[in-house]
Amino acid sequence: MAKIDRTSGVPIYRQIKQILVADIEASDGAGPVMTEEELLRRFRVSRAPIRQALRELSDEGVVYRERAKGTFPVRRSQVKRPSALKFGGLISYLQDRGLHPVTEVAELDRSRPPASVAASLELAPDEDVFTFSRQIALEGGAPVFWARLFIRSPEEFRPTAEELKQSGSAFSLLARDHGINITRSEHVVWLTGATPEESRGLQVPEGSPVLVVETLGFTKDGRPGTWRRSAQLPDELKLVFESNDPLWG
Amino acid sequence: MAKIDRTSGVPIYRQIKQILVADIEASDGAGPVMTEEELLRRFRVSRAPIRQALRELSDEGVVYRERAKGTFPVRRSQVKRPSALKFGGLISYLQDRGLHPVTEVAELDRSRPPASVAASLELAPDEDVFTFSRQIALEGGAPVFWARLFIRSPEEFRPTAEELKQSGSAFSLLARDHGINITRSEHVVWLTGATPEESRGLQVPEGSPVLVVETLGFTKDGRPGTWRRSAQLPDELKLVFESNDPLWG
DNA sequence: TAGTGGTCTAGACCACGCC
DNA sequence: GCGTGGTCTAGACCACTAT
Repeated sequence: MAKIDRTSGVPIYRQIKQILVADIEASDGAGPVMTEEELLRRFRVSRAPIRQALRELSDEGVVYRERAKGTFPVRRSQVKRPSALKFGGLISYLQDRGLHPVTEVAELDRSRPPASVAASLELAPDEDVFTFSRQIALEGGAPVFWARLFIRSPEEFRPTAEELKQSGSAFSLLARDHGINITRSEHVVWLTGATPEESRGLQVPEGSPVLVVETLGFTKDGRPGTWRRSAQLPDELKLVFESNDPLWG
Repeated sequence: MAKIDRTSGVPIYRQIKQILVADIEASDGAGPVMTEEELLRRFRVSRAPIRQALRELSDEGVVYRERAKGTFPVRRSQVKRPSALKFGGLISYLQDRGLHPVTEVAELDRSRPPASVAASLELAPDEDVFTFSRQIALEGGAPVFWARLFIRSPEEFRPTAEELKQSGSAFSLLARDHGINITRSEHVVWLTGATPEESRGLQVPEGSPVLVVETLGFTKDGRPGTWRRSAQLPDELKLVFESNDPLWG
């Protein structure tokens, strides 16, 4: 597959992206310098799909482009970059380390959340939300992770504990049943003492040091859709994320 | 400024972006639906700059686009979204809260880092790096933040403590003097006990719970350029970041 | 001066969502 | 059907970098 198929229905720029990624992976190390001119001749297409392919590869961090110089592959380490830990990802993360995590969901309800949460979710005065808690524990051992979620959703959204456990995600149910997707989220991370609720969920004394992550999730139109607060024990789990900011220090 | 100036040298799509952002902010709330067709007529330009403007606004999360529907403004809360805390940002963050942080840099050196760091930075066997530590304390009070940095850099890069304090950032010096920029970074966050070094820097007992952030910074070509580990005390500081992943849980 | 990516024009056809 | 954004063509001129 180093040729463009114009009958496949797959956009040309996607085919080009795929070919270029394969090229870069094959070259392995001192990658090729590409120019638009060269790619125009090679694929015999106009400049638009070439530029769209290169722009997307640049956005994805596969290549970088410098005006008047060229387009160069970004050197990547061999190690897989883990993205931010998800609930689902959390379980496979633990499994990959030979552990046997067990997840439990409880306290399912539709109700009015605490005022601070209602404010964050910009709820109408009479609006209620779906809420539940999720605990992740090592098999036969102590819990390592506990979270409470509030999900703004239609009245009919009332999944069962079994559905939540099986799907691994309330949000995938929300997307499947109501076409509501969370596309962006804001996370605040800090170190503090476990609340009473968290101390019960994690089976540690109240005030024990826990890593707290508060996440507000937004739908594509920018409305807040979910609020989540998770707490985890020291050393058990690491949170990984990436940024494209210039670095300071 | 609601007209395109073709003589200004500012690209048309940038002028369009600016106008559209102003439109959205002015509309405040139930924002306008834009279509490419309408913008073509309004600005009397071809489709390329229109699409580039809308694509960038979409990437920036200002609008979202739906095929066959239109382009809609993303509703934003009034609250400022703090981006990931930077060292420089950390100081203004504390100042904004009426505190008076003092930053100290120490232990400046060019040397060979520990093996694990050398491996992360993919150093040559004989390569050394610039290293130093930075402490942030409240005025007359205890430190709240301590970090150690290792910066891959030319032999000549040997800033003084004063330069580091004044610029607020070793990376801005590296960019200014050697044109080396950190464009992407990977962060790992977890809760653990303070190392001996950190316990001295933070003036707490060894093993006290601290929030640790390990950051690896990369240059545009994908080579690791900096390694940083910071530790901070409970409740003092919060780390904020944003992601565009679909949310799980 | 030659070659690069950045920007723009003026068209065209298509897939998809809504009515 | 009709209007939307998605994709593509075939040109053009420019700013910037390296030589």
